[in-house]
Amino acid sequence: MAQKQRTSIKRPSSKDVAKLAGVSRATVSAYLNRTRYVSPELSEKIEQAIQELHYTPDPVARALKLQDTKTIGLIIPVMSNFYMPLMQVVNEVAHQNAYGLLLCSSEEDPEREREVLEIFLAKRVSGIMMAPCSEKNRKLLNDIQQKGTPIVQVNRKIDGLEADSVVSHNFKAAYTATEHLIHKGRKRIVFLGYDPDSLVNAEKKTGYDAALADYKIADNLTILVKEHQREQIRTAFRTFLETGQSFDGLICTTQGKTAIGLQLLKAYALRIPQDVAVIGFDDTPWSSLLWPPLTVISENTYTMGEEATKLLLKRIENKEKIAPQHIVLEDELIIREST
Amino acid sequence: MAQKQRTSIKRPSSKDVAKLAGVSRATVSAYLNRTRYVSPELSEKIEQAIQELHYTPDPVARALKLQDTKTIGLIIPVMSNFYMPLMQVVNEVAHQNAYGLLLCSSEEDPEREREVLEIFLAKRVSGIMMAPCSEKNRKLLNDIQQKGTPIVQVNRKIDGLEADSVVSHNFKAAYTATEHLIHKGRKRIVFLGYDPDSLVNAEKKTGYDAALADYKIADNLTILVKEHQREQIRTAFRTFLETGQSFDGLICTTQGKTAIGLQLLKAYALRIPQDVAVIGFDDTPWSSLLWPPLTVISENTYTMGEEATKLLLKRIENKEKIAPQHIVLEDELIIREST
DNA sequence: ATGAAAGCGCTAACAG
DNA sequence: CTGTTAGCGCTTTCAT
Repeated sequence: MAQKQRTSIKRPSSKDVAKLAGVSRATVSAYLNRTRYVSPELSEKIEQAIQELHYTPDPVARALKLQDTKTIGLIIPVMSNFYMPLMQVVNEVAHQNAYGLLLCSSEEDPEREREVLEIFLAKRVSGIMMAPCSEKNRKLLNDIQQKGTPIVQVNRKIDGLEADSVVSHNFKAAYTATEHLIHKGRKRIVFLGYDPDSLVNAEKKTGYDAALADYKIADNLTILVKEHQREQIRTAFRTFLETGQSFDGLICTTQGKTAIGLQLLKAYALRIPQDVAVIGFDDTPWSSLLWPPLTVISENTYTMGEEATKLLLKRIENKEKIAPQHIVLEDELIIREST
Repeated sequence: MAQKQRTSIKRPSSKDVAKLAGVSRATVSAYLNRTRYVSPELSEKIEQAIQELHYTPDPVARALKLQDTKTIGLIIPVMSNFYMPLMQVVNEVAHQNAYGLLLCSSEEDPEREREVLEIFLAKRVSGIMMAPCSEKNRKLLNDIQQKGTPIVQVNRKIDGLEADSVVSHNFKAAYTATEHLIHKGRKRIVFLGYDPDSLVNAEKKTGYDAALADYKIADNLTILVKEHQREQIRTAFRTFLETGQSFDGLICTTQGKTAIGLQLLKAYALRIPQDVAVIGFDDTPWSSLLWPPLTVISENTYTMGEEATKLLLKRIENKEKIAPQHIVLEDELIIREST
């Protein structure tokens, strides 16, 4: 009764093929998976039967037997445009290699992340690609790998975790951004905004701090805010603006923050770059069309995803354990007129 | 050997639970699914056993038996930011209702769309949400529904197909856009760009044509181009610009085209809106930050996804067939300084 | 009210 | 070389 109501004839099984071809199901399986020799004559017959019945192996049954669904599970912390290029490649490469793509966001919540991991595991994904939202699931991730499901971290990584990772050099990127502003003569640079719980963001913050220190700038104007809460970012920055503290530089660490930052600057009639020079993270098609055209740190999310997917697929196919690889991509400073 | 290498003890099955609780697997199943009465005493014992073993039912096995994976399959024509809000809701609502999300893009290719549909079907998704890329798979889609897998179309719909749909009123939107430009005194309005194979795009084109006709404007400046080819759009528009045809209005039918259109206008030193008034589709956080701030038709993709997901879930749960629902959302004209 | 047993469609030992 | 059989973990008649 819970069985799905299917009006038509149900799909053929390997049994049907076997019967029609006059062989055993084992041989059909062998033929399909090239798992042992099958004589040309039988192969021929089987092939015909398959064609005739329009047979396709049932992936669910196969999954039950093999404990693997040929699916890669992708966990991103939040559904934002930033991850689109990533999803694009993962989807494409996965599809090309006959893998499916199971997607879920953790909403920056470690508890939910754990839940999703467990669901993915239960669903027998072949491997997991994820941008971890904290260090909290370190142990779980380790266990998962140990038990044989490869994990590759992308964009964010948990320090010391024995799992592949491909990330941007966030420290350097933020350092470069800050330095660039300093070179432009800015001394009161605000960092919008710092989320101590976020892995990438913390790195960026460190880069910012380091640059400030290296150039002997004492004023550390860090605006603290939970990264993923749109309205909270707005409020935090507005609050800062209301205090009337003077500043002449602004670093926005994500696309979302950049948009909000620019909107508020505009609302407060602050001129860019005369009053405040601004630099954002992530280059988008809009960056050069803004007024003024925005200086950015461009992260190559596409390449990130590409490397990560290749790595993951390699892990899935070659079960032998080799030391985790850690790829770090350099970001690019694109100077436009906002600084 | 193909079996996954799992160093640790394998996960407990309902059999283990049954044994530990001193009952039969049937009872365990009954307890879990509330599918028949189970005495409080046994329930108690079973619950304890479950806790003790950390048992979770195996979704794959369940899927094999039930022919359903509690997963919704999402097919989008292309991985673009436009679909992000959609994915956001689908993911969220699906997750809340304990459904997984399987994602794949059709790359605007009907053949690939067919392939993906077949894969999803084989994988026993509970339902399919899709933005069809052409009318080509009409028959297949019909069959799929007939056989019991609900489909809801989103953003794009195949005319006359017996499947739910929730889309924007593209005709009206384009009409409004064109009319707005006309009211601004523009007479030579270019439509960038027309892809006859694209379902939405064709509707937009019709709206544009209709407005032109209603206002007795003879010059139909339609730039033909395959919608999803980034470089082709650029080339097509550049070619148009090179011809030196005069024009004073520009309608860009997608985010991507808007970005490219603006970039080229800038490159050709055409002033907005003095030389040419431009209106784009889709409001983004950047729209108001561009120079000049961009007039747009804002489509509420989020709501679209929300309605679609609700509809799909309803179809999945209530197996009785009711007539397909067709929801059409009104778009909003947001006037800024580019027109 | 519960248990025993069959079966979803597949693969992989084990025989022959 | 190929067939027979068991079993992956679950649900569901059918019996009791």
